[in-house]
Amino acid sequence: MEALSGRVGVKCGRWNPTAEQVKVLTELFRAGLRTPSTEQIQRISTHLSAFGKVESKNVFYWFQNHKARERHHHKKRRRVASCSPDSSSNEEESGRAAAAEPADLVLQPPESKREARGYNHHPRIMTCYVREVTEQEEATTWERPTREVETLELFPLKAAYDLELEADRFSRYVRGGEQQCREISFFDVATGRDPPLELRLCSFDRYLV
Amino acid sequence: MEALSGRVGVKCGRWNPTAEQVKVLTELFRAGLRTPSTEQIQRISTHLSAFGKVESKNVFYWFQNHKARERHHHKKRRRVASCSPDSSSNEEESGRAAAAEPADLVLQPPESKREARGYNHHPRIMTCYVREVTEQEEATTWERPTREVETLELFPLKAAYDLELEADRFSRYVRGGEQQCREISFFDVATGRDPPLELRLCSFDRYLV
DNA sequence: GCAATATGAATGAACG
DNA sequence: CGTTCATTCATATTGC
Repeated sequence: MEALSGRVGVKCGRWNPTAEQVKVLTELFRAGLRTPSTEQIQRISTHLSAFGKVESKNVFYWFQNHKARERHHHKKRRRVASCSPDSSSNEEESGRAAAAEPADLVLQPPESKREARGYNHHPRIMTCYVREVTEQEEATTWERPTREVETLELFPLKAAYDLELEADRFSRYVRGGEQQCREISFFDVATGRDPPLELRLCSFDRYLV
Repeated sequence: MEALSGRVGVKCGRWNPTAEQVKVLTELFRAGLRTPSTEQIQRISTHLSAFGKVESKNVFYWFQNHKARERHHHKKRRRVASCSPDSSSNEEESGRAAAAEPADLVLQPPESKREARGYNHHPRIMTCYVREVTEQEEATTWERPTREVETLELFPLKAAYDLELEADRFSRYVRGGEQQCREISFFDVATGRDPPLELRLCSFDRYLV
C-alpha cells in the first residue's frame, strides 16, 4: 500500500515528503549540508517541488530537525566515568538500534553547552579550523568528511523519479564558503536527460581531518 | 498469549512495557511528571529495567505520548470556532475516531511564507504572561494542579512489584526548579521493604493557578 | 483471522 | 539551537 513515492494519507495537513524528496534531503545532509542559507533553501525547495508539493519552510524545518536529532542521538557513548557500566539489560541494544538513526535520544550530557556559537561540533572529527571560523564554517559540519567526500555518486541514476513536473533549473551554488568547500550543483531535470539531480563535491577533504 | 506482565513474543520489534513498568510510569505521570529531564529519564529507565528491558528512549516516548494523548482526550468540544455548524453534540468526539480523526481543528498558521530565516515564530497568541513566568512555571505544567495535588497517595502500597531485581538506588531529585516544585523521590527497592517507589509532592499549588 | 483500537515510534512544526 | 508540541505511521492487542 501506498508504496507510492511517499506517504499516504495525503492529508495535506502537514508536509509529507515523498521518498524522493527525503532522499535528496538526506543526501544533501550526508554531504554535509546542515544549515542551508535562505537561497539554498529556496533552490532546494524549488527543486524538490518536482517530486511533490513542498514549501521552503519545510526544507528549513527538515534540516533543523535532522540536525538537532542527529546530534541528540550521537551523544551516546563517551563518558562513562565510572560506576554504572551501563550494564542493565540492554546490551543487544547495540545490534538493533545501531543502524538507522532513530534514536536513542537520551543522554545529552551537559558538557559543552555555553560555548555560544561554537559548540555544534561533536567530539568527532571536525578538527579542522584552518582559518577564521566564520559562520560558513559552522555551517559546514560534516559527519565524516573523509568518507564519501570525493565525487560522491549521490544520485546513481535516473531512478523512477517523475521527471516531468517542473522545469526548474538550478544553478550551481556553493555552500560553506570559498573554494575549499564542496559545491553542490543541481542540473535541470527538464532540460536534460540527466538524473534529476547531480551533486558534485569538490574534493577538499584535505581540509578536513 | 500475552497475559503475562507484558512481555510475550519477545519480538523485540518495539518496546513492550511490563505491567510493573506501566504502573510506575503511570504513577509518575499522575503525580504530575510530564516532561522528565534527561536525568530523570535516565533514572526512571534504570529503575524500570528492574522490571524488564527498557531503554531511555522508551521512557521518553512514553511520557510524550501519554501527555499528548491525555491532552487530546481532554479536548472536550471546546472551540467550535464559528462556521461549520459543528452540529453540536453529535459525535462527541465522533464516537469511533476516539483517537484519531483530526476533524477540524486546523489551526492553520497563516500560511505565511516566512522569509527564510524567520520561519520560526508565528504571530501567535503569546498574550498571556500575567507575571514573571519563570522556567519553573513552564516546567511545572500540571494537568490540573488544584485537584489531586495534595499529598497524593501515589503508591498505595507495596504492590506486587518484583522487588528483587536490581538494587538501584535513586536519590531524590527535584524537577522543574526550586523548592516550590514537587520533588519526586525514589527509594531503593533493594535496601528497604518499602514500595519500590515513593513519590512525594510538595504542595506548591499556591504557586500555580 | 480480521477489523478496531491502544500505543510505541517517528517526525514535521513551532516555541523560547 | 535545544525543547516541546502535534500529527502521523506502525505494530501489538483485543474483540468479534
